[in-house]
Amino acid sequence: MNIKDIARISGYSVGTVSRVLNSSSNVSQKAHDQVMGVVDKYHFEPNANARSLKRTDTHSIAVMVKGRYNPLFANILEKLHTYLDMRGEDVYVAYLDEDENEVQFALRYQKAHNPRGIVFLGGELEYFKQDFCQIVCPCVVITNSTQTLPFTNLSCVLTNDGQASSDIVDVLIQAHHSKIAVIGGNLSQGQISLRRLSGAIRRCAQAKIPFDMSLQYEPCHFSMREGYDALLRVLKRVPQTTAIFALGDVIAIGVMRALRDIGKSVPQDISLVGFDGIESSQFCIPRLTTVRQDTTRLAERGAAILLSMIEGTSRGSVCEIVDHTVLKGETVKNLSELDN
Amino acid sequence: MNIKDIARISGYSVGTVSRVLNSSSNVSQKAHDQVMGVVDKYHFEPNANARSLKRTDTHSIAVMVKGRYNPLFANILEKLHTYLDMRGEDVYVAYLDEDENEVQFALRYQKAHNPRGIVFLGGELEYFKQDFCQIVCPCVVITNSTQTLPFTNLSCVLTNDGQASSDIVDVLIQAHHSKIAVIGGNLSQGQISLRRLSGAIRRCAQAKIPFDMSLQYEPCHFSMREGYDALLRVLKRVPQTTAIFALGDVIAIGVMRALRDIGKSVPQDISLVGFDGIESSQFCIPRLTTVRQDTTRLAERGAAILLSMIEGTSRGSVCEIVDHTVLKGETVKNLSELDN
DNA sequence: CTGAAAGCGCTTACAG
DNA sequence: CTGAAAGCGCTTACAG
Repeated sequence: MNIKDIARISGYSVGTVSRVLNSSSNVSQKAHDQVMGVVDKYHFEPNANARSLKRTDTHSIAVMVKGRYNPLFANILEKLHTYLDMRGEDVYVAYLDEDENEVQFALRYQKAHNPRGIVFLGGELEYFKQDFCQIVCPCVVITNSTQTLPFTNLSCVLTNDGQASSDIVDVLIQAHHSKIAVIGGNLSQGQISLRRLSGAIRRCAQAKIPFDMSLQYEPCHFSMREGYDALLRVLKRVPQTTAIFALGDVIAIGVMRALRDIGKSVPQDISLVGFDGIESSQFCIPRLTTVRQDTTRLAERGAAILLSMIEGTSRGSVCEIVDHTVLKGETVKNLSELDN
Repeated sequence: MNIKDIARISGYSVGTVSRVLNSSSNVSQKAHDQVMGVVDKYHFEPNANARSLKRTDTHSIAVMVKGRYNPLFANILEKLHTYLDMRGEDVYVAYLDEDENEVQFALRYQKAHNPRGIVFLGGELEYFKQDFCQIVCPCVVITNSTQTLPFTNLSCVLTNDGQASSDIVDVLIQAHHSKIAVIGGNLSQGQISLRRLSGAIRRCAQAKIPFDMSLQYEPCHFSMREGYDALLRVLKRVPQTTAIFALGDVIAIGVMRALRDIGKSVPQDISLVGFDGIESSQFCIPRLTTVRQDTTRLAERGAAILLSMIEGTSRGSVCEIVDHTVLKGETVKNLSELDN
């Protein structure tokens, strides 16, 4: 069943059928009704390959998701998907490993499929510097800043990671913690971890709290398992630690479990704060004190910016910051009795 | 840059370039080297739309994921993706809501994209009965049984939900629990919840433990939030409950948090078991006693069965069961002091 | 408003 | 082994 069959059955030419299907204005009501009758009767769907082969304006948007198990991205992705569906876009999702080169993947995808636009959930700036110049369609990075890059077809939406980290570390400092360890991420690549760590260090410095990177910082991937192991490593180095800042909630959950397994309780023995505000962080025991990224807004703005770039209504690239919120949970103990 | 450009630059015809690209046997080594030189130099990627428009054998496989936030499916999907990628298949993933009609969606997708095969992660048998007859390509359902359906192009891979439920409820019974509540799912549709509940009831009956559906069973969607609320409802009805079987781990995590919020501790006051064995279940505090579905195997077998159906090497549809494992956590208390 | 025709970028029998 | 040509199922100027 193809457009020719519909043409034959409805008594019109393929051109007219195509016009009806694409709701062109140059069709009579009669032709429209006649054709749609046949289309509905046979549940006809035009072949997407042929359609996008011909069309100059495809309606497909690709989303590159960096990290397969990231609940924050899963959450943003779902909302993004819903939003783009509503706007009539076809969405293609590609999942990449945390370390894979998303720009090269996008490049290959662009050549094979010629999408209207690309969304990157997470992004490694180094890769963008190397290869993004070859990407011609509008793109938006969600959760990382591309402001320092010179590309006019590249925008970004993100949380102010530095400020948010500073805010959550502030919760620890207000509770009189001064022996703070930071766990998670990878500073050699991936600016997000670096920005979060810097925010934490900056806040410490303001409070005149010393922070020795080589002792008090421990990198790891964003997973419970790795958070678990990293906690053990860092506590071996600095057993006097009274509080931990995990750069992601999944890491924090692993940390919490590790502390329990070595007989330390949260927050009585050690306080803990996370980052992201994923659902699990508010259901675990104790409830995690963390900073919530506004996934709804990140998704909405990401989609809106991309579509406006595609439609040419926005002038060049933008970089938008979305507000964050500190969620007070049950994982921070106030060390000063006076405050209680 | 298209195949014509490559032909012009390499000095061969488009036919030959196409043959090189598709590694046909009828090409000289010289032509191959010449053409590939140009292809590599310009990083040429053939247009996927044109290619699959022409090809009778597409290399795309569609995956319908039922429920956007399901960590079990996320886990299976990741492995499935990896496996299919290795086999050179293009994978398209569609996320549907828990209640959406996946068969109608697949039908539309089939007409527009003509995939080689379709994987359903989760599936509502009612929808299959209504519309699956219109689907012509090989399909496999993962985590639900389609054995009772008469379609030769439909296979399935699943855990024996009834047996697994019986096994996990057995853990409660061995610990001398007899006042058990079951939480989760929706019996009016979705056979999985029903099979799990039935397994639980069967095991109770064997042990001569009464089970009153209208009192001791409480439905809810598979989410922490809904598990949380469902626990409150069921405990209001049967406050004497000593143990809870949550039909999914995410529900169990919500239940655990709700119990904490009403001042009950797990397992001292109430014991709890789950189903699925997702990562969080082994990091939460206390660690959840649950039954683990073998996601690696479900993904591997699902992919293998689908591919063998596509290649015509398997005869008709199959229904495979994958083994499960009981994970002993810290959420079940033995009520009899004698056993300790 | 409608039809006939060209063409999107490929693949694949068909000759040679 | 290679080239010329037909055709996959659509869309869209071009006439009328």
